[in-house]
Amino acid sequence: MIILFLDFIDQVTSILNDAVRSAGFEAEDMELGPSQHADLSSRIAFRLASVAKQSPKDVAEKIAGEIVIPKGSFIEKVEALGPYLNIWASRNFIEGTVLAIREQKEAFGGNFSEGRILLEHTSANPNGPLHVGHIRNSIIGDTLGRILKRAGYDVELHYYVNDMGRQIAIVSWALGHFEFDESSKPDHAIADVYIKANAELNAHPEKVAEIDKLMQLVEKGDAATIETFDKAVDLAVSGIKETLKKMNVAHDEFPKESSFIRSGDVSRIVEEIKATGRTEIDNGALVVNLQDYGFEKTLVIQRTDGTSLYTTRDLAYHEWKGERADRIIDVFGADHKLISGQLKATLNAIGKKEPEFVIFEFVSLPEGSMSTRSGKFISADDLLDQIKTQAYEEVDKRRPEMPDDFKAKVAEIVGIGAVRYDIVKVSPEKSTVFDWKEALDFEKQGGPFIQYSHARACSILQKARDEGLWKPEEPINTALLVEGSEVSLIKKMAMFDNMLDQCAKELRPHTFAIYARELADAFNQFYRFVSVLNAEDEQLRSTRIALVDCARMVLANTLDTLGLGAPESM
RNA sequence: GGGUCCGUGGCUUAGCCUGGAUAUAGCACCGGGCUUCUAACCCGGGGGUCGUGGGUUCAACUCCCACCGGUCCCGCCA
Repeated sequence: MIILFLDFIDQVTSILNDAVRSAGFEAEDMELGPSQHADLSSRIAFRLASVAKQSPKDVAEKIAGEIVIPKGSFIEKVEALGPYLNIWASRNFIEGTVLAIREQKEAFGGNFSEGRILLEHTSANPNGPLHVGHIRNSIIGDTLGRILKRAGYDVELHYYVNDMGRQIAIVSWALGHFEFDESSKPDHAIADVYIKANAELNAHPEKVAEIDKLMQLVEKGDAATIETFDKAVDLAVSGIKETLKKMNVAHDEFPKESSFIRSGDVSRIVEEIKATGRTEIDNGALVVNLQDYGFEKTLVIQRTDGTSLYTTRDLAYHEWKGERADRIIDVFGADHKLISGQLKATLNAIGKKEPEFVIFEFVSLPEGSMSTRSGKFISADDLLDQIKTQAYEEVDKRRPEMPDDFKAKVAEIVGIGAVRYDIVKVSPEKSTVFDWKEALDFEKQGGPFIQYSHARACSILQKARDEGLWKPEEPINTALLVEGSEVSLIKKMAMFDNMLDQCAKELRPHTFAIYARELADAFNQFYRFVSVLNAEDEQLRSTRIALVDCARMVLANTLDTLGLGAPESM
């Protein structure tokens, strides 16, 4: 298997290591990093300088003087510039990248990791439709899943369904008290009665007892109550699934909270926690002491009436997940920060596998935070509808001559792409405020920008095919690819594996979004500066066509990794 | 009150974990480019006390402390 950039880094590390030793120094880490001045740069001279009592500049020069580059290396040269050691890739690397892409096609740059990962994301309560805050979870989670899969992991995606919490009891109660609008999308109709029920409970607090009663019945396994809960949950989940599908988000499983009660896992895990001697009864409730983990307050795992809480069921769920996977990853909103820490600590206390968390900050509205209960939210369906309408106008403006079904299809792909890209490109620790104007703006360099460069590549290839200029069986001469924009494009493509690796390790999908934009940028510059079909001679033309085909594949892989469609024309 | 995350040109934003070379892009603004592979594009320009004040360091957007502003959380909700 050829893994280009990771190989390049390995070679640089090894060559640098030898040179450092030959120069009489000692170091573990070569302190490599990206640079605007070279393909890779090392800051190791700074570190060695203080130990060796020499100036960083002298150290860098001494190391550079000891560099030995073997024949056929991916490295062209290593140069000391002041205290820095700058490294450039060789023609061998550049041409090897093109050949590797041609050979491996869609598999290029992936499949270098292994292991089983269980990734949970979205898991919104089935008390209404997904709103623009929930889909930040979905998009981060789905993109992460795609990154991990492509990196080679065996990934199972879960949507954990809360089918027995207080909210669901309210929904179930609401279905018996308010009319359910059969004509609406079911998740929206559920939200409708849920909002009404909450208003009703606020106005008549004495009715809250009816909700408590329902929760106790469900926990005890009362068949009739369970059936009404299930009905409510299934309605909401069916609507949510439809929305997720529109966004190219798919889960493998939808495990339900109640299954962990019924299997007895919840009561068993409560006993396990009790056995640690950390529990006590506080005002009738069973609490766990996690002070030694840095949590001042205790964690309630059983109510006074003996029923379990979300956390209790989540403990059982995570225990189960830990038995099925090497790594457990959960994508949670910032409101779960404390509880997830407590969950992890408790699992540690009973010797279970601990999850890793990807936490993202909240999306709010200009007027304040969103709330399903009070009906203050913008649904994902609304956003997707509007973006599609807007995208249609944009296509119509640019390709007025095309048939309607073309415009509609492109509008769909571009609209979803714009939404997904906009959300995933922002680092998760940034809280955001939803803004319609911003969301519907197609002028900025977002998802459609990347899709456009893919369409441009396809367009060249289509024309080459139509005019009989593309002969895939003909040998190409990669030595001819020497234009600056060609080399930049190839180097960007070579980075694919490195980006995937880095994002998979750090669980930060937004950096992949940045890479995608840079790759599209590199292609657009190539497109502008280098003539493909009108190249000076036939061999150069065939070689450039091959390069465009490589770019097309890497762009398509990149778009797919982000969950964006790759239109051949737009 | 305790904790948490954020604060980078008019707006949005990368870099911060793992300190080092002129702080990354986009939008908006100004100027240029379609008889040649889709101008949802490309090229150039102006615009930044990296919230404030200390500290550590040869070196701080990056690490530490304090403060200011905003987010989220703080036992029987999820």
